[in-house]
Amino acid sequence: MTAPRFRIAPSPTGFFHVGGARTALYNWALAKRLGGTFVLRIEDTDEERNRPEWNQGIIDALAWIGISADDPAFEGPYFQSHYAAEHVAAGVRLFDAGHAYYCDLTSEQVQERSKASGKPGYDGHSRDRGLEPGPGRVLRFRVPDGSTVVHDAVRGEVTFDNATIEDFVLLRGNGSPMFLLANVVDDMLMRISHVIRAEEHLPNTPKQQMLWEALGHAAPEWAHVPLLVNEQRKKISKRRDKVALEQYRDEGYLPGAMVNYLMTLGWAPKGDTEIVPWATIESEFRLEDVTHSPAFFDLKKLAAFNGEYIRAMPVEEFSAACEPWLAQWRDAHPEAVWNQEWWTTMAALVQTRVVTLAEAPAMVDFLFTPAPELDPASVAKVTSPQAESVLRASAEAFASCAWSADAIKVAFEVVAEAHGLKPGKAQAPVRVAVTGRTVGPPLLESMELLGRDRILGRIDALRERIAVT
RNA sequence: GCCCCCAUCGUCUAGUGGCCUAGGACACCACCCUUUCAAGGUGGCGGCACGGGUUCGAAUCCCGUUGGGGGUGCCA
Repeated sequence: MTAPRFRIAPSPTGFFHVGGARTALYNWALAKRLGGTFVLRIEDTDEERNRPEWNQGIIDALAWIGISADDPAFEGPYFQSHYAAEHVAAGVRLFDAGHAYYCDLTSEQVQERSKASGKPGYDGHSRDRGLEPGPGRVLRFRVPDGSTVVHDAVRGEVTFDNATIEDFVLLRGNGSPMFLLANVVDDMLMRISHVIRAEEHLPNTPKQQMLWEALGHAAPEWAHVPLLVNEQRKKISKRRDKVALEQYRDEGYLPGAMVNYLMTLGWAPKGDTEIVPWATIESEFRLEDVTHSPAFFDLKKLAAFNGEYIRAMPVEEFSAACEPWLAQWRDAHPEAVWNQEWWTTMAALVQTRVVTLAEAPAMVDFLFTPAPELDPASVAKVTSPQAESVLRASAEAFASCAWSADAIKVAFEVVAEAHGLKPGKAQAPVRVAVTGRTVGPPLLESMELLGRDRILGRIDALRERIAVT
């Protein structure tokens, strides 16, 4: 048996769809494990959506999820537009062999005839009219009688009655090839042995299989994997859903988490945990084990996976991984004074509290800005005589205590006891004064870093704010 | 309308005729831990769409119903 050849055939749209990413991953896992080839073919023949600059975006998106163009198993990219002559030639061959015929009806006329007869689709009007090629004439495939059985690796046998399939168009009136033809001819040219794609293509499959056979080849192995859907159970689309892989990347999702999560949609690794390394996925993934029903693309679960992956990182790695987002924050806050050591100290505390890397700056911003941005709701929570009293007592205690997290803790305990509060409660007003919010990373460590003077200044500032309110 | 696919906790799934009193994960709830919030630990809630068969025995096989979804272009 020759090595299998897989492929993905995205069109350049300016972003890479997460559903396409999952399909790519399925193909990639199999190509790698079976010693096969993963072919990238960019279907750039739709003139309305075709920008050369989008091509690099596809390569980059694939690289991000671990499908590297430098890997020996990777082949391409090929561009569908480069094979237009072959597509047309195949159409002509089909015509010469009697598998296709020309028709001079416009699409409007086809519609009218359909409406008049009450039957959907094209009625085969020109099947036996013996028309020669000419301007405005489309080439249609002569769908044979009988039925077409598609052998699908995930769904088993699917039978289509050919009577329900109209004589579809191969070449447009202007002579250009249609998707169905181009797609099949390309797959033949590239010797694709396995076509793994989304379920939406299943209805196309009998047509493509007939094309393969009419062109004198055995059809490839088909596999139609379930769709990714939103909470309304509709397939996720650019219009209503967040589908761009690049967007998740920019929001600080880790590629490992995204890949792992995507692979659990429609499939599951053996055992009781879904969090598994790619090596496990690569060795265990089987098309036969893919689920048949659509899967909800759940952002909550993706976030949970991402949190797991973030926490699994060595802290140095986490710290470094945050850098792009920290740099972005610095650019947006020229007034801030960055202190790399402080960040390094805080990184471990931040790591267990973020779900995406993009959330990191907001966890530590108060350390670097001259004054914390006071969150109104948080300020409201600590606007009370008791809070004011706690702030005053704290300021007094901090003015004289030793300056370390431990000493600050003791000082807090004294203040808390004097007010009949639990230490955590007593911290709240000070936390708002120091960080601007009621929640955040552990306070004592932050206070130690900021130093006595800044802390006292911030407490004063909040006291004034509360008094004015 | 026609064609096709699908149906296990709210969600993602395990399960391929007896091991199922249906397992895990996310979410949710409670408790523990605790300097807020997290993280972590423990426990809980919660499901085989429905109706017929087949079988000694069905979540697993068959048929139907219902309910979802996809496809029906001179788009890809």
